[in-house]
Amino acid sequence: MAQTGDPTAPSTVAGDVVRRIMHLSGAMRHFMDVDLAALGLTPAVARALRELDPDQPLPARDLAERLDCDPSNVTLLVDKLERLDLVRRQVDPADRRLRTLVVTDSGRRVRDQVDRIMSDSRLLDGLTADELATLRTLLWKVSDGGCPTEPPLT
Amino acid sequence: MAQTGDPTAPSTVAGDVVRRIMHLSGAMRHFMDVDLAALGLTPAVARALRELDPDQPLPARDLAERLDCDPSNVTLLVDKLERLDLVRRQVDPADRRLRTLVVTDSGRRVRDQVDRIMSDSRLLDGLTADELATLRTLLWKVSDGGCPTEPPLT
DNA sequence: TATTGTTATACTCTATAACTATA
DNA sequence: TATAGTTATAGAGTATAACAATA
Repeated sequence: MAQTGDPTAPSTVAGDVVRRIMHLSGAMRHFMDVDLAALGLTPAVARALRELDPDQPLPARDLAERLDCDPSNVTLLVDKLERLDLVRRQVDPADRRLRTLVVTDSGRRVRDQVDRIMSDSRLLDGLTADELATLRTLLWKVSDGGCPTEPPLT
Repeated sequence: MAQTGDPTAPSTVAGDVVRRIMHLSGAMRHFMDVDLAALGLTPAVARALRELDPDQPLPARDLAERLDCDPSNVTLLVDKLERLDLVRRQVDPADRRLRTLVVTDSGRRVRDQVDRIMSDSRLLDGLTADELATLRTLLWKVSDGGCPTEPPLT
């Protein structure tokens, strides 16, 4: 249920890879959280802003889906984004139940910064361009399609 | 500060790798959390149990260091582990300020399960043995030494 | 006086359930 | 009656500050 291969073996290659990925992602998250905090954003608020499309206002419900969380959670996150003047709620005239989320001008600027912070690759600086490309290809093979970026070019 | 290369570029190979690693680790964590919950453990409590050495009781302070968190947090986590009968607090006779954390017999068994769950590699099943080995080598190059397992063999 | 651990408290993140407004 | 969003509430996770016991 939890491991490929002999369950009495203390370590497998796959298990080691899993542990390293979890470790590496934790270290990446640490750097991200520090930089986001310097921007005055908590991690959850930053992620919410990042999932919004500045060029196509989104109903709150769709944001909940993108964040894979409960709509009541989105209410609180958008409360904070609105207090920071990064997002405005706007009633949809076509269906007055819907509240579309509009990214403000300052929201656009902050969102760009969030995007850069959440792609921070300083921990990969030790890899050559070739190694980076190989890593990307391997990760692409593992990806379940939920990752929105394009397939590897090299 | 946040990205290698041209900051106006919408995407870099390194940035893409970072995003995929964060995405993959999130999916892995999701599976782990489900399996840990089936064991009756929250993620933080499971991580605390995992950091304990069943063969060498550890002062609470050292566990805080391993978890990179405040000692007050360890108090609460160990409260829960003790209530589950997985860990016992024991006063160190040599220095009565120290509370060493002893893993119980049932704690040992649960800890083994936690270890397996937190090495769950089902998401890597699509990779060949060669690809897995390559991935491991690349992750080893990136690791900062904080990961306790041995270097790649292949 | 310094250190270990605990308590009290607070903030973030998230979910469930009950509610309101709209369809 | 069904859906979108909000409110109230609760629990997990974590931190800071004040405190007790021990060194």
